[in-house]
Amino acid sequence: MTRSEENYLKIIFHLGGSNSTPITTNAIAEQMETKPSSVTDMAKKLAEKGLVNYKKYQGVSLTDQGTKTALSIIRKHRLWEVFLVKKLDFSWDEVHEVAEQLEHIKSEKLIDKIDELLEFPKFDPHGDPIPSKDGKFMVRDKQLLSEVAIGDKGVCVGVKDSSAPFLKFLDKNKIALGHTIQVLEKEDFDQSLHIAMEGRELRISHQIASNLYVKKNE
Amino acid sequence: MTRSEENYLKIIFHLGGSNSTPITTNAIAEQMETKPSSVTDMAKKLAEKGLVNYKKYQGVSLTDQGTKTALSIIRKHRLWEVFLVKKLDFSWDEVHEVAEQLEHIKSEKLIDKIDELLEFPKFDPHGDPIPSKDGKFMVRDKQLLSEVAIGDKGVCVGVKDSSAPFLKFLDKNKIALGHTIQVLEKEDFDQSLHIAMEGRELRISHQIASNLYVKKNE
DNA sequence: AATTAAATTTAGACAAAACTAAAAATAGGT
DNA sequence: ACCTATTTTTAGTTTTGTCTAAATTTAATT
Ligand SMILES: [Mn+2]
Ligand SMILES: [Mn+2]
Ligand SMILES: [Mn+2]
Ligand SMILES: [Mn+2]
Repeated sequence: MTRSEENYLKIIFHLGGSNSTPITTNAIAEQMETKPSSVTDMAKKLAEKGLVNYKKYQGVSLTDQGTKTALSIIRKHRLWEVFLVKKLDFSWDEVHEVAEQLEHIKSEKLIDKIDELLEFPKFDPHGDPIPSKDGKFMVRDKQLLSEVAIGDKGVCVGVKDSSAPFLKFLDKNKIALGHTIQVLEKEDFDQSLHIAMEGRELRISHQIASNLYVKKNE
Repeated sequence: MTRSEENYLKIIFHLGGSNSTPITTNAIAEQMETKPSSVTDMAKKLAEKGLVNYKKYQGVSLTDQGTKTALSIIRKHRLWEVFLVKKLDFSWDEVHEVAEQLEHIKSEKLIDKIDELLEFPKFDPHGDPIPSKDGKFMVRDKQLLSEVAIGDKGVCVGVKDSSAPFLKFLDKNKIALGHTIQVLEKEDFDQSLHIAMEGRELRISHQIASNLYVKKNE
């Protein structure tokens, strides 16, 4: 498995290409920051290796083997992110870039030992689940803050957009995973929310609310 | 800097190509497990970038910039080796292969934090010195056990051959860095040594003795 | 000094992963 | 059903790092 092949599999998985849902050439090209013609070439190569299903003009989906491989890369990526935050004091907006490199290190023992050192975390710093060695992971029932009804409370458990600018914005406004949020009011005009959190009240835009996941309290 | 360029610089350094000592094409090819013609190609490219001095048929040596780069790769390699041993319980014969990959991860912050986590170690698990950020490192006055005079004592501080088979042999015979060794007798016939170490006596071949570094006691 | 052996470089080719430009297939709108 | 816009594929290049085979230079030996 080359680094490039691994990145393609990971991206196809993230675009939903597991469960034999076909993903378009253009969608993959956009995520890979490459050209559609390059995606076609790689689709053929991965199909040759039995990692994806590919029929001309019909898009690409992962085989079981391809899904398994994608999950093992994602497992490594997220474990390294946890490592960087918990053991090396990186902030959650700095880890993704480095994890993009570390995820390609080939050593089963290494990642198992990292997992052990971190005491087998189930979620990464952005709230995304960490697949186990055999490719299983928790699906947390969560919803976007923008879809929570007025008056309801929830715990912030993840971000949808994990870009550095968004994460830095959250830091600046002291919004962090684990905080409890109550929706006080929704502004009809611009969909902004008035929320209560950790003993203070603040107003956040729809754009922010639709990139924050909360787990509703029972 | 590509991974391949980094590996070439590291190998030229290890062959003594710092201090403007020219290293032959063949020697580099052998270490890189590649063909001499490939080395010539790379020599041109590295010369183009100002990392090596290269004149046709005259061998290759590192420039100051090339030496600096080589030392930063070696620094990363050795720090990762310490990390693997101290934090993840790898044995000293398992770390080299993984460090060969980790040494190419590009993040200044990452390696500085690893350095800090390890409390700024000065030597790697094989007794090799770890260069500082500015490329300085300790030169320990050590000598091969095979060159120690009869009756003299020394502390085992490093290995010359750090291949897995040799390291495993040392483990099996409970020879480890930090142990004090006294040479009791040298066998004229096969140059084997009779030594005392940690309260027991044993006989070791010349081949072993000439791959173990000791620091003589004053 | 001439010959031979060894080391090194050149020339041409290849695989991986990307690109551009052109051709082909699909999907939408009338 | 036809035309058009979009998507996708093909064909032909490029770059990086390698290779083989042939040519050249250097070193060693007579
Ligand atoms: Mn990647
Ligand atoms: Mn993440
Ligand atoms: Mn390397
Ligand atoms: Mn070492």
